[in-house]
Order: sequence, then C-alpha cells, then structure tokens
Amino acid sequence: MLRVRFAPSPTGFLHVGSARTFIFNWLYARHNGGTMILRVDDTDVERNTEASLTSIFEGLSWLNLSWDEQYRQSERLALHRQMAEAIFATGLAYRDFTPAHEGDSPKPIAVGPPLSRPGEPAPKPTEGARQGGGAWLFNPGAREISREESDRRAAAGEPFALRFRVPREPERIIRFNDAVYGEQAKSTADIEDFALLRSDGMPTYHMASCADDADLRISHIIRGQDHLTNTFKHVLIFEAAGAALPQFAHLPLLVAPDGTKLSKRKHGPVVSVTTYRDAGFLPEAFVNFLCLLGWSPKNDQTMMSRQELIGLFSLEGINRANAVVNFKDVVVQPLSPPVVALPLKALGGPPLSLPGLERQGGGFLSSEEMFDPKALWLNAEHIRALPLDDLSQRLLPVVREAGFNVLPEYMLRITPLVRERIKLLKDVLTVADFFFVDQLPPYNPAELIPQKGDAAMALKALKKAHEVLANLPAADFKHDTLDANLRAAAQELKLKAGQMFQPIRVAVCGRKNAPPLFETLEVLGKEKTLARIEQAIGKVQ
RNA sequence: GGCGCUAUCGUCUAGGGGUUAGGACGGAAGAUUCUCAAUCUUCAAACCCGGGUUCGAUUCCCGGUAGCGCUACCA
Repeated sequence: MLRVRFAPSPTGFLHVGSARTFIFNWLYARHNGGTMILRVDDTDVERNTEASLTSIFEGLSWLNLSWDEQYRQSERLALHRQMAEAIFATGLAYRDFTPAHEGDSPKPIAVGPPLSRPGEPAPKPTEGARQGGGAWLFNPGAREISREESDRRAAAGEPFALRFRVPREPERIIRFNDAVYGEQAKSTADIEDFALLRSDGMPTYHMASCADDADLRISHIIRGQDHLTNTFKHVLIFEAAGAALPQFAHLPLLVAPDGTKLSKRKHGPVVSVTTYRDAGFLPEAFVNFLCLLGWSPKNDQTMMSRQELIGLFSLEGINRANAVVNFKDVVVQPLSPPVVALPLKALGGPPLSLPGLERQGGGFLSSEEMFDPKALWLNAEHIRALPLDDLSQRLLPVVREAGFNVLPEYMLRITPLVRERIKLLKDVLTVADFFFVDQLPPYNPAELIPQKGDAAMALKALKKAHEVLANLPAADFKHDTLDANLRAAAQELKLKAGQMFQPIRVAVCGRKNAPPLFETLEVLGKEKTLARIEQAIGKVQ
C-alpha cells in the first residue's frame, strides 16, 4: 500500500516550495492509486499559529488539492514519547540534564571533546565551535552519566532532554537509497547526538516525524532536499525503533535568483501562494508551473492539465539541481534611488497593486517584475485554453471585487475580447476597464490624433464616425455592419483605415491599445459609443 | 570549520562516449491585422575548470572551483 504525506509546520503562510512538495506527493499518490496524508507538524508551540494553519488550508483549497487522511502531531504526543522511551529502554538514548540552550551552537562552552578521528588533535575550547572537524558531541559528560545517577536525578524531578546515543566506537557508516539522489552514506562520526525529547517533554521534529511516519506506515517520504542530511538521523531512529525504512525521495530546492533558498523572511510575498492567487493566477496554471521546477516529463511538454500531470508524473523525472524562481531582484532589494513602477506592458492602466508589494519610495511592482515570466506565460496559456463561459465566471468576481457591478451576461460578452490579452485574471481590470465605467477617466487628447495626421483629421474622422453611427439603428451595432459602414466612411474621407479607426478607438477606450474596434463598439453599444465620441470631439476642438 | 548535495543557453529543462547538444520561457527580427494581443517564420544564446580512462569525452572516474543545504531542547 503506497502512502505519502505532506507535513507542513504552521509557522506562516503556505510557501510555494511547500505547495510544490504537496503537489509532488499528491501526484505520486494519485498516479499510483496511493493514499495522500496531510499531517500538521505542530510540535513547536512557540512558533505555531492557528492563523498560519488556516492560511495553509486556504492555499491548498485554492489549488484544489485533496488528501485522504489528516493528522495533527500535537494530538499524537503520547505516541512520540512512547517511541522515544522505547529507544531509551534499548540504551540507544540517554538523558541530558544540561540546562536548555547552554550547549547550543555556536557558543564554545559546549565544546568538550569533539568527535575527532584518531590522530586528529582535539581543538582547544577557546577556538570556538567545531574547529577540529567532525560532529559535535553535546554536553559530553551527559552521555557518560551512569544509569543509576540518571534514574535518580530523573526521579528527583530534574528536567532533562533525551538524546540519541549515536554509535561512536566503532564508527558506523549509515546508508540509505534516495529515489532522486541515489545511494547516500555518512559516518556516525559526523552525526551529533541529536535530541529526541526536549526538557519539557515535547518531542523534537526528528522524533515526532519518525514516530508518525512509522506509525502511519508512510511508504514514501517525498520532501525538500534540506532534509537530505537529516535523513541519516532518521535512519538511526527507524532502526532503533525497529521500524521499517520508508523509501526516501528528496526534492531539489526552490531558490531565489541569487541562488539562496526561498525564504519567507527574505523574499516576502513572492514566496506566498496567496500572492499568486490574489494576482489572478489560475490554480491549474500555477500547479503546472510548480511542477516544471525540478521535474520534467521528458517529452518536451510544458503545458499540462492536472490529469496529464498525474499520468506523466514519476520520481525518475525529478531533477537534482536547485531550481530558480525567476522574479526580479527588485522585489527583495529596494532600489535607491527609488524607481517609478513600470506600467504593465502594453496595458495602459495602472500597474498591478497588491498589498505588501509597494516599491520603496512609492509605486508598485509590475507583474513582470514579481513573477517568473514562464509562470505568466503558462497562466496566459491556461486562460486561453479555458472555455469562454468558464473564463467569464472566473473573471466576474475579480471585476466585482474591484468595485464594478457587472452583470454575468455582460461579462460573457467582454470575455472573448480580453481572453488573448491577459496574462493574469487581474489584467482584465486594465485591459477592459472602459467597459465597466460610464465616464472614461481623463486621457491625453493628443492620442486622438492619428498617425501622419493632425487635429483636423482627427476631428473630421470623429465627426464622420458620429454621423454614420448615429444613423445606424442600435440593433445594427454589430461587427459586420460597423465594419462596412466605418470603412466606407474612411474611404469617403480618403483616410486610411488606421487613420479613421484610431481616433474612434481612443475616443471610446481612452487609449491607443485596445481590443479590436468593431467588437468593442458592439459590446459597448450605440449609446455609450456616441456619447464618448461626442466627448472626444469636444476635446479636439 | 565539518559533512552532504549540485553544476547543459539569462531562466526552466532534454540528452548522453561519436549529435548541426533538442524543447520551452524570455530577447531580437520579420509576416499578419484597424492598434494591442494572439498566431506564424527566422535569428542570437549553453555542456564550470583541470587531469585521467578511451581511437574519441559535454557524457565515465578523480581533483579543483563555485553554489546550495545540514550542522538547535526550529521544522
């Protein structure tokens, strides 16, 4: 029975790296008909918050990801302690009565004899941490305390941490096979006596995680590569507890353009899944994008539906090198002097604004700056692949949230005009804004003047257009009729099509770049069209 | 410092002892159109360095370098 788990610790919003880890686990389970388990690793009471847990659920639900079983580590503490005690009973763990944090790195007080190899001199304590090489033996005296003394002090109520007694003499080579990174080996001389239980009785991550993985019969542990070296400790725990070793598969890390691990603290909103949701990514596109970081179907496919991903996914397709999420460094490194936000490319409207993404010194980051261009492209691809009514339904809430009370039927008519022009759902606000308002926001009248023309030409075109369109029954405000009439008018005025159409476009849309004119007029309707042309005439005069 | 991992166009990646080193994004140029977008065509762009093994290495081995990760009573 194949069983995989995703085990987030609720210490912040859902991280894109975590989301990808979930997805890979989920894909593996769904591909093989296995069981997907969500386990909340909340043993760190200091840092866990319920708000964080809520945000993780929110993120997963937006991505439309499902799981079959759910657990919470804080409800399974008895199990963890039980397994820790079982290990203690075998002699493979010992009580360390050193007060908490007194032995923490890098304070030199903990030095003691490092686990130096024969022949290597031990470093002097004053030299600081680990200069002699090898792993650190925490609080060396603690390991040697007799069982009698240990029992006595414990019975007296003295607090202690439980540490794993890593085999020292003879030193052993711990081995495991990783589905992605291959055969792994490490000497016990390089593994420190790590803690199993804290002095308050709470299990550490290593203990809780292994106890649960064993108890829940997890068959495959698919997780970030930052756990690769921890795995040796886990192998030790599994062994000591007499549990079967699961198959490990470590995933390359998601890194920032500067190569460092993506972190909430350093890279802020660009690592939060909610940022992508709020910016108007389609969940299916975002999942697609995440899958392409560190995994390949090896068949040159880039755009994949969820079903295709499930069908194509395999551990063999996972890459070993870290993958860069290619956002612009300005996101994390405020520029000085401050730079004005770039407008969205090709879209006349204001740049995308999202909370937390204000640029230092004012302005907002554009979507091209904060998102990986491939993510943007993939999102556009998925948008274009959506049926019109589906896309329209997803656009509607975005528009309404921006304060425009648009009817579903109207949205459906606008949708085909924006479908090929937006990369993010939110782009609809800058691409189709003129459909939503009664009054066009102010624009530069000079825009009304066509190529190789002057104000007189603009005026002539606008007046003629108004005349022609006014004579058209509202029912004839259809693409073909508009096309025929306006072209005829252009010919009559001896204007090129573009020279005729641009003034009208600017009059109606308030900018030069917009969806095709006749479709636009058709959707906008006779009344608004004429009103806007009249206003434009006023501006030119 | 110690240990582990990694290294193909700017980015995501395919490939693998002999290839014009493939694809995608992004970039450039052109076609098309009433603008924009979409679409189509074309172009530029990569095997970290040094040794070995071999008739032949980008590919296998070793070393170096660089990057990353771990090295907590965090996860």
